[in-house]
Amino acid sequence: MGDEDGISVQATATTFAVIEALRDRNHAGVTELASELDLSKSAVHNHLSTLVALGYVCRTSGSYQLTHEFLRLGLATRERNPIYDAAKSDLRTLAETTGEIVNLVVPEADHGVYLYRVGDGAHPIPEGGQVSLHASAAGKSILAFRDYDAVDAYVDTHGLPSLTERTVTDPATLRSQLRSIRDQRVSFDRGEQTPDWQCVASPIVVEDEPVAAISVSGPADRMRGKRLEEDVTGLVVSTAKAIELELLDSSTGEA
Amino acid sequence: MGDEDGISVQATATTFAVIEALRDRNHAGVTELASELDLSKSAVHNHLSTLVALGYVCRTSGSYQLTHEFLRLGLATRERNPIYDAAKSDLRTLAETTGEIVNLVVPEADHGVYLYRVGDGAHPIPEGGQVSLHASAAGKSILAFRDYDAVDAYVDTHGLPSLTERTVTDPATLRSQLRSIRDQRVSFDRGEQTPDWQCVASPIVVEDEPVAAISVSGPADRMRGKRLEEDVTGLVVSTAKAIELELLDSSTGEA
DNA sequence: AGCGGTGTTCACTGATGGAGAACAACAGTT
DNA sequence: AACTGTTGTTCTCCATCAGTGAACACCGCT
Repeated sequence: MGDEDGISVQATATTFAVIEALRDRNHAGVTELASELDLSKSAVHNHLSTLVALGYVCRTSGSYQLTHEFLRLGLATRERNPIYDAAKSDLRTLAETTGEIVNLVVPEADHGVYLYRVGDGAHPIPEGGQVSLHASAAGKSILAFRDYDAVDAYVDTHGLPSLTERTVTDPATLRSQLRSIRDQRVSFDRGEQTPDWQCVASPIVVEDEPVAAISVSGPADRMRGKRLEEDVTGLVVSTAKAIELELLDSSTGEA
Repeated sequence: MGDEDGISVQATATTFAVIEALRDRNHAGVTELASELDLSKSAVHNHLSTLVALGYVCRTSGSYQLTHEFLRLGLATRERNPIYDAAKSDLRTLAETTGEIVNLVVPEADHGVYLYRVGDGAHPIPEGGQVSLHASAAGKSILAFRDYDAVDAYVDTHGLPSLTERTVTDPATLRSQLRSIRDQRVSFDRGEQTPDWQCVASPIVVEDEPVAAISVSGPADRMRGKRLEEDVTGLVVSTAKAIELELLDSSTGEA
């Protein structure tokens, strides 16, 4: 039962608190974690030794760290989605041609996830990380292909929190952007999520459902003017279309 | 405290049983999991709703599945290891030149883990999966650079279980193989782990510690004779050496 | 050796996770 | 449109168990 936040198994919540703390600091000791998480040393010790027994944590040189069992879990969540296999090679060539970072974003419970990334250089959000649907090129191109009501519901529950001064915070403006994105199959992000970071994205739609979006992104000074608006844009849209077809082929061809 | 298997937090064990069941069947319902795991529906429900609240599971179309938070955790465990960045690009070119599957294997608590893989086609063990040190080319090349005592300890605790009829099960034979691997910096696997599957591997050693191994692997009919013994072998060894140097540069250069 | 700092163990107990049955919400069938 | 078999959800109650806090063991230091 517990409080009305849905967490009925407290122990599990603590376990994941430990896991996340371990992820954030790569490796840590019992006392360190105990003081960070406001738990007794023995509690932390119990959770850690359980995780060790299960194979999700291991001790190396006197310090605990997450094992690669999480890599196995994580890659499994990626590979169960057919879009991954369909998009992989196209994204690589897109990254080579543009020389920029290329992302594959999929929707998941009212946010987007960076499922796969190609290309060198830093990115404001790590691969596997989440992105809000209203404040990113990829997110908006997914939102654009959802029902009118679904967008309403999204705005109602989440609002349009501004992440930078350029984030779209007005519902009407968002609506009009979404309409044009739906027409053009392209969406842009000029610093709406991260200052000085720009994106071009195009959705992948199967049976009227937006199943993913691909995006090319880079620092503002490299993704400027004609290069952003035309050169890259064309490539992104055509690549998205190509992936869409590949996805259709693989689903019908193998049935 | 519970039995003497080290699991002191039962709830955490059940949670991960649920998680692993979800991974294995991609998505599932409450009753299905309950009967599979021999738990009451309410117990499973509690764990699932907790995981949902924590963001590690989500409901889609009436069925529960793992979210990509696990991808974030998993990729984090990969990226904390400097070998990953150092090896990535060299492995890609190696995969292109050979046309075969290329693996990066790192040691972790008495087994190896496929940390990264490049190349198309099926592989007996998934990326992120584990491999025993005595029955794989990569594993043996890691074992070869461990202390004499460490190898003893390994054999004592694990024995040399045979996975195929060609697995090395005799400690003396293993010793002699390890010696020559240490000299040549190459190890071979001709169906020792999976029937009709062959491998060439070379270790990456830093300060006398084997931190990883790279391997090229493929079905026996493609990795035969001179191609295996000479062409590929040379490339694997030189690539490993290159990665080793790159690793040294990055650690000294950035300090 | 002694000392600060670890990680580990121990017994106790109040909170809590789990069984089981009753309830609700569906989907498919006739 | 009612029915039926199934699934997910809620509920209550009790035994279990996770967590506290202190004592213990184990380092690496100087």
